[in-house]
Amino acid sequence: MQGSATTTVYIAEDHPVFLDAVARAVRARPDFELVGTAGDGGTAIEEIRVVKPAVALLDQRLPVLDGVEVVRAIGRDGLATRVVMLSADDSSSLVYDVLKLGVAGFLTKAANMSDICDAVAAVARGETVLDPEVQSRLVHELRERDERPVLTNREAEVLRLIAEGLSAPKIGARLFISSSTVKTHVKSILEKFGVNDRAAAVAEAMRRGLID
Amino acid sequence: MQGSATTTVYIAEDHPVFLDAVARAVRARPDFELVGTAGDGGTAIEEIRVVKPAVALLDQRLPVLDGVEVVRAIGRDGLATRVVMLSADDSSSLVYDVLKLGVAGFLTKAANMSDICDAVAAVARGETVLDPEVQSRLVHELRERDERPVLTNREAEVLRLIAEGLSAPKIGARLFISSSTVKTHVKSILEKFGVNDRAAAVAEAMRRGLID
DNA sequence: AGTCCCATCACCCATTTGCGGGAGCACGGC
DNA sequence: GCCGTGCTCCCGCAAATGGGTGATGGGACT
Repeated sequence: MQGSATTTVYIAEDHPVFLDAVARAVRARPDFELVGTAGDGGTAIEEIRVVKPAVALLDQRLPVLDGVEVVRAIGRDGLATRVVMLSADDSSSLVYDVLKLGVAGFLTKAANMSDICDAVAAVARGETVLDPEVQSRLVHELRERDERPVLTNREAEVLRLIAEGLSAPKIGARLFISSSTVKTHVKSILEKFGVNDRAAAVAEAMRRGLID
Repeated sequence: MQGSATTTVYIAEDHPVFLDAVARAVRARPDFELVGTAGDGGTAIEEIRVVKPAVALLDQRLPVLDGVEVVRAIGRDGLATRVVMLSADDSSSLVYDVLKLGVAGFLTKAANMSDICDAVAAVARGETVLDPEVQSRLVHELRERDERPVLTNREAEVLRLIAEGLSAPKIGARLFISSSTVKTHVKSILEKFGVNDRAAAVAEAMRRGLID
């Protein structure tokens, strides 16, 4: 840990212009110390391991190693570095997954400089910062997650039969529906679980306790 | 059923000398009645079907019909005859299979006459007798059966990747082997688990705690 | 020296999967 | 009344699966 006066900051960002701007802003703050920058995730995690910054400002999408992967690596290594993630596109349902990994801040690139700096400072103090837009997206996701029983009754039935090793036609025969319909249900299941395979779906289902 | 006083015994043994010696010992016991002998399995099962002895003393290896086959035939016919099997060679993992068929006694030919007669008497009383050597071999077999990690290292690796939703080609790429080989491993896994489907294999693996 | 198991690879072939669509019907809430 | 959601069904197509058979080399155990 550094003294309470200065917060060491590391930045990983593949857009040179953006990187430069942020770096400049960080350097301008008397209470921050920029200890390194990188244009890709691979370099980032290597250097972070060495310099152990208090806060890492990571772009979500990075060459070589994804921002998410960098966060994962930081967690694996047990580093004390806290992460603020920058997301360009308000992409998908990644927020939830990233927060599970322990990210302390999540901003979109719609944020301006002072927002970013404030976030870094807040995170350094131990707070968690979520971009308002991100936050609303999160509550939306969370509500979806446990409000809806994830799978419909029919899907759950199909899933159970899949785990028993039945093919689509067999499942159809068992449930008195056509195999086309079974395939539709399977499609929904795969989509909802974010997998692309019956086997992976079964694994996920058992982890979630939906089977067994 | 005969009276409780005498136990009817049938002997099938292809070594004339051994047969003669055992027959003599059985005849010498007042509580036994020798109701027939045979030098091959075919004759043995035919006669056993007719005379219905209380106990059949069978050599494991017999001409025409194997001792094991004779036991199987006795079981198929629903005869009450209880079997004591004599094994010359401490052969393979036959003990387990034979016991599954309902053999009541299993001795090696290292047993002496009184051992054999005691075994016959015990079996007639409804007990089960295992030669100490046979018994140790059995526990060895049993231990092997569930101590052996069911799956080989390679198979376990493949299985884990299957649970992650990877296809055979992808798994091959990950493990630096051809997809043909992956398919072979998958085939082994399905066979060992008694399923016919990757999805079912994953379910089974998670139930057994091999994954997760 | 012979046998068994493991890992590797190949080829064929019918069936199944996964993915891309599109489409109708019923129910319930805003 | 409209919209979302669940359940049902269809077509087509490239890719993967599962089953069968067969072969080779390296270790281990006997």
